[in-house]
Amino acid sequence: MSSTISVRHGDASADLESGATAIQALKALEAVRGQIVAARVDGQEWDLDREVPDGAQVEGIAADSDEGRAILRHSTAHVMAQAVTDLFPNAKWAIGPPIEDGFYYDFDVERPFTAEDLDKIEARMVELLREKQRFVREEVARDDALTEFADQPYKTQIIELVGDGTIASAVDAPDAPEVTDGNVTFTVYRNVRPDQTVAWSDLCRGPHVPSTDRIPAFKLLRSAGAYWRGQEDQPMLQRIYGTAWESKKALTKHLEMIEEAKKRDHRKLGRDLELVHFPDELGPGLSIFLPNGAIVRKQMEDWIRDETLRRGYQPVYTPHIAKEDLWRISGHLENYGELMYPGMELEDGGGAAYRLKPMNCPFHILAFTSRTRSYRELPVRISELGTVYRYERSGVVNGMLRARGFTQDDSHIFCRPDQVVDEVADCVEFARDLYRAFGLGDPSRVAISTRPAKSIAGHDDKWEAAEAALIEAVQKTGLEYEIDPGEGAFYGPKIDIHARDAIGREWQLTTVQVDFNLPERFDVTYVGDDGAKHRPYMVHRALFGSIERFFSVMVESFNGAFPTWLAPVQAVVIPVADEFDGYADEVAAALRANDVRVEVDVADDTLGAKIRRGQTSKVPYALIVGASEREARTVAIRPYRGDQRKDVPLDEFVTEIDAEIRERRTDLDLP
RNA sequence: GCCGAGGUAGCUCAGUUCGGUAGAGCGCCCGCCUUGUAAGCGGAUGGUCAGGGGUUCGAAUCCCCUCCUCGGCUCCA
Repeated sequence: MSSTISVRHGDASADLESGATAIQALKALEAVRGQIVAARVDGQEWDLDREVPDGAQVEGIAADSDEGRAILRHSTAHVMAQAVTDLFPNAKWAIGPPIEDGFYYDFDVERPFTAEDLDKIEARMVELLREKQRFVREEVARDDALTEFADQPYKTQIIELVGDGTIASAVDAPDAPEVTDGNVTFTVYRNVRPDQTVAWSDLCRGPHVPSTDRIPAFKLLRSAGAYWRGQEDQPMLQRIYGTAWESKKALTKHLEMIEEAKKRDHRKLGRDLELVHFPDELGPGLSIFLPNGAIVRKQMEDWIRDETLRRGYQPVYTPHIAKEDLWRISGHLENYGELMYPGMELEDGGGAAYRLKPMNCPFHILAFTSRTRSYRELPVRISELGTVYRYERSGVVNGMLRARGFTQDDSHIFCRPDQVVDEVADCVEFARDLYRAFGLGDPSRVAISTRPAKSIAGHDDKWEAAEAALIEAVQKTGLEYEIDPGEGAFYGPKIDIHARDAIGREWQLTTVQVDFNLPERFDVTYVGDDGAKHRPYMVHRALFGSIERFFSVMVESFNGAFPTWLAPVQAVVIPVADEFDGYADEVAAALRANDVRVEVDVADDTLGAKIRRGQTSKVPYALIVGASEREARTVAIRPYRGDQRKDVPLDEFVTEIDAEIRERRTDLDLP
């Protein structure tokens, strides 16, 4: 062992005494930039106080990077577990990984945590941060780990499961020990007080921040039940969610974002703006589009109907129910029976029960097979705004984002194998146009999901070909994409497209899926140029995904203030006194003549109150009219967004708003 | 389905600890005012306290069951 080592950072290098730590290396290399929480040594995440090997390439991990925050949050989770242990000595620890925007830790405790418990735990954590405990990494032998955590059954399980290879993925145990080339390195992190006593130890892969006072800002958010290892047959643990940030300012910003999201909740705005209604009388997961919401929905439906026609789709209409036999043929009863509403027994049905449809596919297949099809007419694109009903489990229903009754802009494309790439690429382009039209910008993420472990037998060659086709199709569109291995449906691979809303949240909307299963089950064929029957490819696609869901995303993204072309009421005319009601009606009539949705506010209220009403109901334009406006046939415009304008000729405003609506402008300056 | 928290007027919520005649603000409706850019004044209406059962002289309040909502877990063809 040499007495000096050499370390590098990019092209720079430095010599250090053997045993030097990552932070010493970074300092020697003058590579410390801003606040750093850990290092990257030869590509691997590394504790700052851990020795670096000779010849190592060393970089700092910034506290305000995604990677740095994850480390910070992971460390905060440890501090939380220590605090929980202090307050609940019998608590057993499961896992405590960082997640997007925060962290959690699961505990097995005698009773669930209360809100007061969280306050106490948080207060205890603050004390622990002040203690400046160091995080000290120690490699331990498997048997020593088992001995040390003998009274921690979940840790013991992790050690055993990792040992026999059961836990391999981050999903199973995000902070499980590292496995390299089949060799497991078990590491324990000890929280050491300044007086060198050990406050707490946890089995953990690391790395961590150097000490607890390096956690600048955190907050515990909520507790909830969670199954051990995410499996329903495993014990229910109590999970505490928290968040941690590189600065108080960043934490405050995050908490404000959470508040903002709450304010924008489509269930709240849906009620306030009278868009939608969820009456108890209907049952869970079922909703009513009120007149205001129905206008927005109609714009969505009109757009998609026009565009599908333009792009060569053939609209069909199909019933909401069908005999159980249909669902037996399709395999839905067998595979998804639990997610279907129970059958309707009919007195004169000859024993046949009927079922509400959970999907439109079988109907579209029957539309296709209504006569013999030639290869010449492919691709055939059957399309429908199809309302489906799924008996979702009671705990998962959420407003219009996860409903039991919803409408898909559903299409099934039957095509030849050589047409799949073009068809799928067109679907992706179509989705992109749709997001643009409705103000959501470009897709934020395109994910291609490949064959899962549990998939239909055979078809190996088809899977390969279809996965390749999906990738080629997305490449054709020029969009970036990622592969989600094993996340495909059992009957075929799929593409999921996500969009980002105005406050940065990502939503899965569009899905494009290849289906090998149903064409077989229904024996779907076309006649090829050889006169023989061939099996077509079937592509299932829903661009909005669900109308209700997309609608909700728009409500939340626009904060209820829709672009003018979508707004339920596009302009409200406000007379300053009732002697100007007549002119107000004239203004409204001029707008109505151009198909503008306009109302006149003739209530016995002051001007201020009427303007306030216009603003709170988020109408794009308030038009104030009084003596001078009547005289000059103008309006004073107070837009929901932007600056006020006075003495605008009525004709000019009509032309402006008409153009804005016709062009479906969405280039709003969103707040 | 599982864990937890909830359900009082159209909305937001108080009242529940410790059982004793169901409240406020906003909205809606009606009047007065005749208004110049985010809340004028007055009045009226509005509740099977989620539903059912129990304890009690008496239940929004205590107990049990059911339904529904919310936050998570699981699930999302």
